[in-house]
Amino acid sequence: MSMTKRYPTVCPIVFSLDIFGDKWSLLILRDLIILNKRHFGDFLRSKERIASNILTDRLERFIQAGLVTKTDDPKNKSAAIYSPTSKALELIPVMFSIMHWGLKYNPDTDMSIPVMQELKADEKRLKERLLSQFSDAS
Amino acid sequence: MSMTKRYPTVCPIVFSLDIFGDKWSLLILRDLIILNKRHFGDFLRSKERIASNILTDRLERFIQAGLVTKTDDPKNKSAAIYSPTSKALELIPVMFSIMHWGLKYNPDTDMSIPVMQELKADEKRLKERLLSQFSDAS
DNA sequence: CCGCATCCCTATAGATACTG
DNA sequence: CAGTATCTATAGGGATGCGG
Repeated sequence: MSMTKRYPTVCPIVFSLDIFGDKWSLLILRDLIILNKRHFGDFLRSKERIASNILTDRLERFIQAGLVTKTDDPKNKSAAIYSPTSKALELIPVMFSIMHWGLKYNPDTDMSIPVMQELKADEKRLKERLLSQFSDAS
Repeated sequence: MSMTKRYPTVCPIVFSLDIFGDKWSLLILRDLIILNKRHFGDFLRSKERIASNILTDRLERFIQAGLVTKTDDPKNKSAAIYSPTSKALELIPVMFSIMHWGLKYNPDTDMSIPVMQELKADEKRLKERLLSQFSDAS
């Protein structure tokens, strides 16, 4: 999508899509929140093979939008840690609803992925598990 | 976004975003499902001012993906009616979750819009009302 | 006039190669 | 590891066309 914003808008859908309504944003949020990735290289190596300049752009946009914080990795001098904020975690229902729809209509969905099993079995429990990963974060 | 598909994918999010993960698709679905629009010109005249070539493209993609059907308007010889299928209606939870998030963070949301009131007051009732609009459709 | 599609052109999303 | 630089494909804005 063109990443140009349509602000200000009275429509909450337009507002939301201007932040994450493109081909890559929700996949980065998936990696951040569901797959618990934290480093630039982790996102780069996702199956979908996001380009590094796009990744840089989206992470910066997320920081500006208050969805992500960037901190130094204490374990690695030259490494940054990208973490989701509560504003990003509140997109879990969006991701879950999209996953439910995709699960239903994508014949290639890999149901052997543990998260898929959890989503079908007990969505609320999965949500709690995901959120608990961040309760100890700053 | 680039509208090139990443099929086949084992991820339900990737699958879904390849269908509606761009700047315009969910807005057209909003118009179809929530605002009950049916004609090409109605979509064109939405506040967001979608270009006619983009609209043509997305409607065709939706038809191919089984989200929309195109029929003749009995009341107007040279007019088509675009209607959502059940596969599209099952995206109501996706739209609602996005609206909830947008409502929370968009200071410019127009809460005087009746649908916004309904969403906050009783989401299930709103969903039932929307679905009832289509129960008499083919 | 209206409804829907197509054309043209430019801005930019994004793939690939390269760098501190 | 975490970006930049370069280049190309294309998304999409605006005008045009065409039948009713």
